[in-house]
Amino acid sequence: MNIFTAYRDHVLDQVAALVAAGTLPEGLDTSRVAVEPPRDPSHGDMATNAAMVLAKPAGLKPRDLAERLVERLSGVAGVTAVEVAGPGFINMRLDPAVWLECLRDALRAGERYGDSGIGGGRKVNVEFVSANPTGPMHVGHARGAVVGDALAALLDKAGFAVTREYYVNDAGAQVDALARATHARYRQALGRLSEDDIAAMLARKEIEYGGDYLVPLGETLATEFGDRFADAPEAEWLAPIRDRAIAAMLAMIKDDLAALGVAFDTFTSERDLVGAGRVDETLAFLEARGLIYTGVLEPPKGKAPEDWEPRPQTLFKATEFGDDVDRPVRKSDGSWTYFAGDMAYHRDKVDRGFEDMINVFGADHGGYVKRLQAVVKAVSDGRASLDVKLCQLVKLLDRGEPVKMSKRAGTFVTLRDVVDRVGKDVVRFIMLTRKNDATLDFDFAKVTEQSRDNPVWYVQYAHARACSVFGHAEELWPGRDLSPAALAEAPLDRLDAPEERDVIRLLAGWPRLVEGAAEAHEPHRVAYYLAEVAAAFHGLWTKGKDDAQLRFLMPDDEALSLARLALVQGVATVIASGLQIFGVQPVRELR
RNA sequence: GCGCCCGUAGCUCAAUCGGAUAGAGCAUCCGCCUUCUAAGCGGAUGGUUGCAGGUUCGAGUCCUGCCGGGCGCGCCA
Repeated sequence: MNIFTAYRDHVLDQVAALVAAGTLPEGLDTSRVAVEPPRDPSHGDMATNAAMVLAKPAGLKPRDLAERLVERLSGVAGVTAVEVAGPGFINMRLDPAVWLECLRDALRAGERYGDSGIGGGRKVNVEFVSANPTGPMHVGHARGAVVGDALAALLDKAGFAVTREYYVNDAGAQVDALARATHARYRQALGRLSEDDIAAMLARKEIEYGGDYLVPLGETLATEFGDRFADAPEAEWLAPIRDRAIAAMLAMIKDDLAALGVAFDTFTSERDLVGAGRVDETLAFLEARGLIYTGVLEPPKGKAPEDWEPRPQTLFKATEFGDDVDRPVRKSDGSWTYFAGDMAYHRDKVDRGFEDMINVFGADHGGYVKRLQAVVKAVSDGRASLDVKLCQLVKLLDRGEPVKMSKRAGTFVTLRDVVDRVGKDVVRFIMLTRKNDATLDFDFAKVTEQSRDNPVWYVQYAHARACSVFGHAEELWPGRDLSPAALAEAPLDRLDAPEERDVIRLLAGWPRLVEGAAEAHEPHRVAYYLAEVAAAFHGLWTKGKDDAQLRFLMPDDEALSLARLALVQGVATVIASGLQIFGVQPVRELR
């Protein structure tokens, strides 16, 4: 339960009472009323802006309205003090028991602590990765994979019905190019081509993909087909080789994703959509609404192609929905553009019942956002909406020096390389330590170092320390039930040190943080919050070194120790709950 | 030329639908280990939030115009 939402309800109850009493007019918009922790803890436990946002429409001065609210709020259960501050803030102090109850909630809920119902079971489609099935995943894909997966987990925790989806671009020129490169490797496996021949073909741009990851596939195909396609015309081998190459690449990608701990609910094939006539259907749907027409586009400014020729083409009226220009749906050879496939794809999502969609893309797709949002509006008659999270570049570093990427065709730093080197948990956490639209430095030396400025380690250290306290407690009181459920019954009111109260309030903020991060589609907030929890816990730990009375385990006072263990367990629980969103395993000890 | 993103302390970054005195870490300086992991903790120093206007009770956040950086701009995906 979000304790701040509970008190917001209390505030709104009192606002309603003022309306009933005639102090406030009917029909006030209370959506901007917020109850939140004050930035400065000395102001109290909770603050509300209610008086300031309601004063104007009510024709009152903020402070006057605040005074009226304060009178009423002082009677609310759990509120021990209320006062007006600054321009009209209302600061509330709560009975410590309110916060202690939050800790009890956390202990009883375990990793489910922070689960929320704000999603109301609403279906959300999170599309991410969607890398072309033409080769292994590289580090650039890793960020999108982790951001998408964590965002999905976050939304799931917030009560949305989430589908993780991968769009497979298995139609179009890219996969034909893949088939040609695969055919060359197949001929190589049959001894018809040498490595030098392949290099020469690459240089002449006869083939596009030179990576040696196609070598084993070539060998497999040589076994399957013998020399049947070795000298056959392309028309004969293109389709069968393409099919096998796509399947093989997709299997490789799924493997790479599994190494990162990412799995999808749905893979949607572009080829299947086209084959099922979904593009034609979608075009007909839009045509019926007057959104498809034949027209001539202006040449793009600043980058006029040499061979630009104005010509009439089939266009989608994207400008009707806020895009800059209308977008072509057919290439000059009459085939669909990639965009046409995407129109059908997003219509398909709408047909499957999704009105909330999120796409996680690389920053190089920035120019694509508006037209996709236009399409989503158009194919859903305005019901559905699309949020696009653009992930900026990951800069790979080692001790501050850029990691050199080989220019040789087909070689790059793969996702697998990075996971093998630092482990999936480190990759996942670090990828979530920046908001998606900021570039991210990934320094191999830094992310594996054990120090304060490595957030993964710092958070894990806090969890391990918490576990360590329990190890000692079991030695002190063998056989004692130290389960979270048992600790929830401990005399928590013994937790009266200000430092302890601060940590409890922080933990009580976890449900609120989950909801805020989910609504904003910002999983990185969890990383900062966890670092804050870890810092608070490390601080508490050190307090126990300075002042023996503040140690978690007091051998002479079992009841107090149990109460403090409850707090320690609360910290561990919240960290575990947060790491679960990230798909990171909390560690019980560090070596 | 146009569109999108970014610009916060020396460095890397936070800042809760617009909230109160803009916060952390690193670096620099000063403290804290017979005691639950000092791989840690506490304190100090450090700011015209790129610039100039505007909106309002209140702006890092919203609007306009500049400056600087990144990405993108028909028949690629």
